[in-house]
Amino acid sequence: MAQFNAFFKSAFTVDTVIFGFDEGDLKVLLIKRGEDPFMGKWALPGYFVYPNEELDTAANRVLEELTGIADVFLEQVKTFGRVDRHPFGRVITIAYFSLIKISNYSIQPASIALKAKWHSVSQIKDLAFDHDEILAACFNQLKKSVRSRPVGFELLPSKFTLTQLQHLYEAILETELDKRNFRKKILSMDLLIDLKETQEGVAHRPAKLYQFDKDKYATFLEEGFLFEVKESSRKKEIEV
Amino acid sequence: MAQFNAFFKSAFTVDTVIFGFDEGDLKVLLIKRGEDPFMGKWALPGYFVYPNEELDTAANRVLEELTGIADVFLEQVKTFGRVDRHPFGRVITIAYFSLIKISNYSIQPASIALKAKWHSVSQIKDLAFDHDEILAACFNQLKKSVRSRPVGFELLPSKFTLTQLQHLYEAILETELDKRNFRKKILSMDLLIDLKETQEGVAHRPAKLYQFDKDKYATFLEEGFLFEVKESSRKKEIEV
DNA sequence: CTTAGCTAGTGTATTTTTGACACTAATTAC
DNA sequence: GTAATTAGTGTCAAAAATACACTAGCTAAG
Repeated sequence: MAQFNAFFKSAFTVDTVIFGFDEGDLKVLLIKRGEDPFMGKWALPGYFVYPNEELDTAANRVLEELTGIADVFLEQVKTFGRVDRHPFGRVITIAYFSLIKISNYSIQPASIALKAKWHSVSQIKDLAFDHDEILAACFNQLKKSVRSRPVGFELLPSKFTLTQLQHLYEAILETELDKRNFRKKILSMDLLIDLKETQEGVAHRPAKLYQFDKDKYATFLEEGFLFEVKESSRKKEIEV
Repeated sequence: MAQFNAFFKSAFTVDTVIFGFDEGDLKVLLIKRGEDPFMGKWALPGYFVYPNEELDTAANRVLEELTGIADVFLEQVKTFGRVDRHPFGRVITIAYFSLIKISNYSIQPASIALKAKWHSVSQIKDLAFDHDEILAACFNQLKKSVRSRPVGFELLPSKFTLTQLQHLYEAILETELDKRNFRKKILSMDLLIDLKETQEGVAHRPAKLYQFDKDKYATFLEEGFLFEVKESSRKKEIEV
C-alpha cells in the first residue's frame, strides 16, 4: 500500500447552492469569507469535509455551521476539480443544491462566514474560487429540473397564489408565460388544493390561495413529468 | 495554512462506465482487476487521479491505460464518497460515462486490468467496490437522458436501420415501443438521412439504411427535446 | 361616493400531437 | 414455388397545446 501514498495528499470540500424566492426574484445564499484564501470575498457556503465524514452529511454540517440553516435536503449536482482552483493545494469540491423558503429560516453567519446574505441570482458575479462556474451549473440544473418535476413546494410560502407560482416559474426559466395556459396546465395536474381563502391587504382584487397536495407532489417528484408551457408570445411593451 | 494539513490526506479516483450496443443488447465494459483491493474481481475501469491532473483528463487517461480505448467523450455523472468504500483510506470517486460503438474499438487490457470485456448490463452483478451502485446510477442517467436528447449516433454503426434504432431505444428504456409510432416520431424530427441503400445478406426483406444528420444531431444534443413514445400496449405472447 | 388603477380570473376555437391498430411487400432458404 | 422472416405503411379519434381579450373585485384618491 505504500505505493499509493503519493495519491493521499488531496482534500475535498463541499459547496452548497441554496436557492430561495422572494419578491418575485430568485435568490442565492452567499457568505462573506473571513478566512484565506479569498478573505472578504463573497462565496458559496462551503468548507472541507472531514476524513471520516460522509459527503451528504458534510454538506449539511457545513451549511449549518456557516449560515445556521439546518435540515434541508441537499442534492448533489457536480464535482469541480480544476487543478488550480484552490491556492492551498489540490482540492476538489462537490457541489450541492437545495431550494428553501427564505422566510422559514433565520440566517446566522458563523465560523468563517463574516456575513450571510441572499443575493439575486441575476446580480451575482465575481465570487471566490470557481464559484461563479459552480453557481451557473446549479442554476442550469434548476432550469432543467423544472421541466420534469414540480418546483415550488420548497420555495413558496405554504399558501400562495397562482400568480406567485407563475412568477416563480418565470424567474427560473427566465421567460414569460401565458397566464391562461399556465393556469390551465397547472390546475389540470391536480397538484394544488384550493384553500377557499383569498389574499388580504392588497390594493386590488384579492387572489385565491392554494397549497400543494403533498402526496401528489411527492409522487411527481419521484416519477417526474414533462412540463412545457410555451413562452408567452406577447411582446413586452418597450417603455419610453 | 498548517491548520489545514489534516484535510490533505485523501485521494480520489475516476471510474468510467462505457456503454456499447451489440446484438440488440446494451453492454458495459468491465475489467478484471489485477491489483488489490478486489484483485480478481470485475470492476469498472477506474484508477487514481494524479495530484496535478485535471479530472476529465484523468478519466480519459485511465480508460485508455486500462482498456486501450482512447478519444471518447466522457461526461461526469456523480461522485461517490462513502467513507468505507475503499479499504486503503478515504477515496472518493468521480464517475464518468460514455457511449461508444463497440465495433470501432479494439480492447487492450493493460496496467492493472487482467482482462477487459463487454458485459450485458442486465447480467452484471457483484462488482468491486461500490461499482454496482455506480453502474446503476449511470444506467439511470442514460435512461433519463434518452428522453431529452437524441441517442444513437454514438452507439450504432454509421449506417443503420430503423429497427436497429428502435431496438436500441428499447434496450435503454427496458420496454417495447410501437413500430409505426416510433418511426413516425423519429422521421418527423428530420434527424435521419435516408441513404437510399438497403441491407444486404439478410434472409428477409432488406431494410433501408439511414444515418444521422450530424448537424441536426449536434443541435438537438445542445438544445434538447422531449422524446416520448409510449410503450407498445401489445402484450408479449407468453411462450409455452 | 365616484372613479381610476390595479391585479385576478376566465373560455373557446384551431391546430398539433398522440396513440391504437393490421395488413401488404420484399427477400432468402428450402 | 412456397414457407419463413422482417420491412414498411396510414387512418381515425382523442387529447393536448396554443393563441388570444375581456370582465370581476378590490383599494385609494379625489
